[in-house]
Amino acid sequence: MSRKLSSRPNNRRPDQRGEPFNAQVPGVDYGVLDELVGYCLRRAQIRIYQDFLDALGSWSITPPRFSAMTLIGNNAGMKLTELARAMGIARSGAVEVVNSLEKLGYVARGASQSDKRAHSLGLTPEGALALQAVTQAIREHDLRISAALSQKEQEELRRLLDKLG
Amino acid sequence: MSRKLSSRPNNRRPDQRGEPFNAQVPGVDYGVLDELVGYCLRRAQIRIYQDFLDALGSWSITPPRFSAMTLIGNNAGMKLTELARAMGIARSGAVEVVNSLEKLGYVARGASQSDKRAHSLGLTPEGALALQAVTQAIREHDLRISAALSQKEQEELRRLLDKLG
DNA sequence: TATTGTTATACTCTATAACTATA
DNA sequence: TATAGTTATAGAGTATAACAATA
Repeated sequence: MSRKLSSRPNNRRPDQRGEPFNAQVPGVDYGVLDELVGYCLRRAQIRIYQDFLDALGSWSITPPRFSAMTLIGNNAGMKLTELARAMGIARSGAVEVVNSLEKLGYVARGASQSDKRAHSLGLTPEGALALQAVTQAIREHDLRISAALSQKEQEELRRLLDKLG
Repeated sequence: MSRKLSSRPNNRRPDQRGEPFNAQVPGVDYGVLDELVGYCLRRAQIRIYQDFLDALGSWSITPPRFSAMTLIGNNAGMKLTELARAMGIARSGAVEVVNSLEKLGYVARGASQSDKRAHSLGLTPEGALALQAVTQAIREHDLRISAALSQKEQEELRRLLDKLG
């Protein structure tokens, strides 16, 4: 993910070949991969992820971080374990995400009054503001990637994916 | 990913709560996530990935490794850079994958006669055998996850995903 | 006993940037 | 100059396993 803006530490010519990320290369035999639903998903993801980074890399926002912020914003006071479950990841992973969002100043761990062990997760004011802007950028990103499909096809795709997962 | 078969290094009771990975938890407000095509894809992937690991974790085979083996098997003699492009990853990433597959004894770097810089990638005999078995397991995995859809829906899903990516 | 958050540990994936041997 | 493979570096993501405090 790290997309440093670079610096030239020495006097050599930099080797900055852009490595193009095509999900499907002509002339290559993908064999069984072309038949697998799972790989079609993977292919779609490559393209989507690329566009996501191009749109949001400078925000230090990644897909899991966006998910976490959105969930916390819509379920104020939720516990870390609940966040982990909602995201489909392990608790230790949720700790990581929350740590990074806390470091960015977007999320705060509050105290839960009902359970001394638990935290009450919430967005900071800056976090709420950032989430607004980021959500806007994500919406545009999502429109961009789904532009290849008609409205009807988009709905059908969503329906099929929901049925799948 | 590492799913070690565990061992009990000390005399404490192990804390082996299974962390259930549900992509969508009732009672949680997913907000804008429910509207995004990208997140629907992510959700489907959570479930698919889980099943993939359950089916193939013991083989030390991961999705990228399977893709690489399949591509090398179907395009014998391909160069590392071609593999990277076909997979949609950076060359350095392809080096990693090939290293791990070489360590497993499944892939070998041969010499290219046309270009002294390049390698000619190929499956070892064991690699070819392993790929057969793994492919069978993957086919079953793919059938399992797509079982929720009718044949017609599967084709439609593939068509929509191809159009997307 | 079970759960909450946390830490330790490990591994995979991915990227950028540069280097080296060749082309 | 450009390409093929490689290495160095970095950071994210994810998992398992244990632990201390609390329920």
